[in-house]
Amino acid sequence: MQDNIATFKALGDPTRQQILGLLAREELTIAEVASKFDMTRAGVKKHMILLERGNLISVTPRGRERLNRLNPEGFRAITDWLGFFDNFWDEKLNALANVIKDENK
Amino acid sequence: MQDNIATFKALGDPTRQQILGLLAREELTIAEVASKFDMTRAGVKKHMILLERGNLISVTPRGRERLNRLNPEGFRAITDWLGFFDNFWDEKLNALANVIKDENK
DNA sequence: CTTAAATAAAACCAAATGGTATCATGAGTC
DNA sequence: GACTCATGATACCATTTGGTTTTATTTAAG
Repeated sequence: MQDNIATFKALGDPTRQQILGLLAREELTIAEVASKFDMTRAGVKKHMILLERGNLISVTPRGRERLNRLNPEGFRAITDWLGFFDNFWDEKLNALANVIKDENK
Repeated sequence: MQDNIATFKALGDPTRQQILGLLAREELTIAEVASKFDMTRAGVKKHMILLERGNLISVTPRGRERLNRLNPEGFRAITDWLGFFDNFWDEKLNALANVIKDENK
């Protein structure tokens, strides 16, 4: 799906970044996540949907509850995207180095 | 400022990602950027403001026009943020490796 | 100095977002 | 079967966003 737009969009919100921080320590149900915020379960749920849409979390049912955990896919999508620009900075630095070399020769 | 929220928010839009792609090849004025899109200059300008707010571009005046170029700061902000989770994946993989080792001993 | 070009700034509009409260559903427990 | 409990789904509200058009403001060129 390579929809890194949805991934970046999901990361552009402080609440969702905090949720990811929580899930980095342990898998949690929606109710457990909601208990850490001053927000309704329904409100948290909507954030979870956006995180899921960005492939930043995945959900697996366990009985009547659902466990949310981090999903590497979304993280990899933005790492990949960044790679393109890392390339760019390298070229810029090389170009700069060449200019300096030319000036000194 | 470390407002990576503004940076992620700026990246969560396809038009703005395309603008960054253009600026990776050459510095451009707003009018030049706008000429590549089916959009008003004013519309492009608003995107540029969001990109600037996320430290993804920087603007320097040259006569009556303004040159827009990529700014490494925003890119570094999200690379840094990703670092935390890279750490997380490493730990997960180590934990998994240990489980496998225990099962085989 | 007048005029044109590039940008900035403001008012406005439709659509998406972050949140709420309310109702429906599905799994465990008695 | 009846009853909770965790979740899902929906309708609704205020604010932000992506875009337009229109109106300044600054700089270059005659």
